[in-house]
Amino acid sequence: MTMKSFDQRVYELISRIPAGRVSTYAAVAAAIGCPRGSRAVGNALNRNPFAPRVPCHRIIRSDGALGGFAFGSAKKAFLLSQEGIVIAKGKIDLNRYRHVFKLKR
DNA sequence: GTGTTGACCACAG
DNA sequence: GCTGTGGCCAACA
Repeated sequence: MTMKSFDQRVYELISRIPAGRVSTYAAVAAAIGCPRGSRAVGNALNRNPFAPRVPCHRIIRSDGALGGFAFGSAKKAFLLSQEGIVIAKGKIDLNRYRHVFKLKR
């Protein structure tokens, strides 16, 4: 049986996020089965062994804030703006750019 | 096996 | 509205 590690699922799930769309750490954690593992998700992305193959810059905080980025928060905002996402006061409208996993809106 | 760390989240003041 | 504290989870030393 192939039991993928927690971080492994995070990378796979995030890699499914299309451009111009974002998700939150809590959403990813919940999608993999750990609604309280939002910290573990951020931890997995922090190491980001699959960067830039994984669009980790599309993961933001539940507040809409960018959170952090291994390459620099400024780089994260720059990449997101290239995807067509508008950042207002350093925050993103989750109601507009939130991506739902395994479900089409 | 234990202790520390961390790109978080929610609640209280 | 912002700041501070507690709690949860997984990986690393």
